[in-house]
Amino acid sequence: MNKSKSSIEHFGKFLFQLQQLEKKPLVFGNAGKLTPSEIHMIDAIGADGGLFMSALAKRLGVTKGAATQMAARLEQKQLIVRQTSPADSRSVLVTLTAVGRDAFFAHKRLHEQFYMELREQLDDQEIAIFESCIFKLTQYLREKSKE
Amino acid sequence: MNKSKSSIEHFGKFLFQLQQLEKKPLVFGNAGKLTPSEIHMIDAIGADGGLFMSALAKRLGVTKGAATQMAARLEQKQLIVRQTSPADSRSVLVTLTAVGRDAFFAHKRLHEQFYMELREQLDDQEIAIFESCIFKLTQYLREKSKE
DNA sequence: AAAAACAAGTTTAGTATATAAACTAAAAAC
DNA sequence: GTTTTTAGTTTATATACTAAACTTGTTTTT
Repeated sequence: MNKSKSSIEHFGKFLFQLQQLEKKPLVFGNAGKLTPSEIHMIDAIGADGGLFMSALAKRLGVTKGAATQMAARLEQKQLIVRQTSPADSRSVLVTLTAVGRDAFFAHKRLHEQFYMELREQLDDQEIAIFESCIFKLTQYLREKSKE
Repeated sequence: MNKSKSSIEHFGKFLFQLQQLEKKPLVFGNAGKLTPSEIHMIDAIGADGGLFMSALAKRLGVTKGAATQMAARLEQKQLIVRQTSPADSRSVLVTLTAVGRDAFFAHKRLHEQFYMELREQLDDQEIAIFESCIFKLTQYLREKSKE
C-alpha cells in the first residue's frame, strides 16, 4: 500500500512534467511561433490529411465554436485553408497549406525525437511492456468514455 | 519503425485521454464544484501540509502572480487560509481549512480509485515494470529540466 | 547606520483558450 | 412541403495564465 501510494505520486508527477513541456509557444518550421492549441490543431489536421469542422472539434475534444475560432486564426496565419464541401454546402473541409504542413512535420519530428529520448531511458523488455501497457490503458479509457 | 510509430501515437492518445478526464469542474467533498486549477492548488497545499506562496507557485509551475490570484479565490471560498509568517513578514503561509482538507481527501480518493482501475487492466509483472518505467522517466525529465 | 540590492507577494492590464447559447443556412425525414 | 436535424458561426462570458510595475520587508555592502 505504501508502494502503491508512492507509485501514484510518480505517475502524477510524470503527467505534470509532460504537461509543463507543452506549455509555452514554440517555433515550428517556418510557421513561426505557435501556441500549444494552435499546433495541436495543425497536428490533428495533418494526421488526417484534412477533415471537416465537426470531426476536427471532436478530435480536439472541444466545442465546434472553439474549433471555429482557432481555425479562423490559423487561416489568417495562412497555415490552413477552409473550403465548403461541394457535396454538402454546410460542411467545411479543413486542410493544411504548405507552411502548415511544414509546421506539422516539424512538430512531428520534435515528438518523435522526444519519444526516442524517453525510450533510451529504458531497456528492450521495459519498452515492450511499457508500450503494451499504454496500449491496454488507452483501450480501457476508450471503452470507459463510451459508458 | 512502423511499430514505434504506432506506439508514439498510442502514447499521445493516452495523454490526451487523461487530460480530457480532468477538464471539467467536479464536486469534491463538501467544498462544492471546483475547477481543475482550483483542486490542483488544494492538492499541492494538502500534500505539503502548508507552504509559502513562492513554493506553491513553483510547485504548480505558474508565476507568483497566478498563484496569488488563485489563492485569493480559494480563500474567498474559505478552502484555504493565508497568514503572514512571524519570522518574515513578507512571507505568506498557506494552509487548508477543514473544508479544504475535505476536498483534498475527496480528490485523493478519486485519484487512488482511478489509478487502481488502471492497474486492474494489467497483470503483476506489467504493473511492476510500468511503474518502474514511470519512475525512471520522471527522474530523467527532472534531470533534463535542470539543464 | 544609510544606501543599495534583493526577495516575497500583490496588482493590473492584457492574452489565450475555452464554453454556452443564439443564430443562419442547408439537408434529411416525415 | 413542413418539420427536424445537422454543420458551422457568432457573441458574450469565464477561466487561467503571463509580464511588468509595484509595495513592502529583509539582507548586503560599504
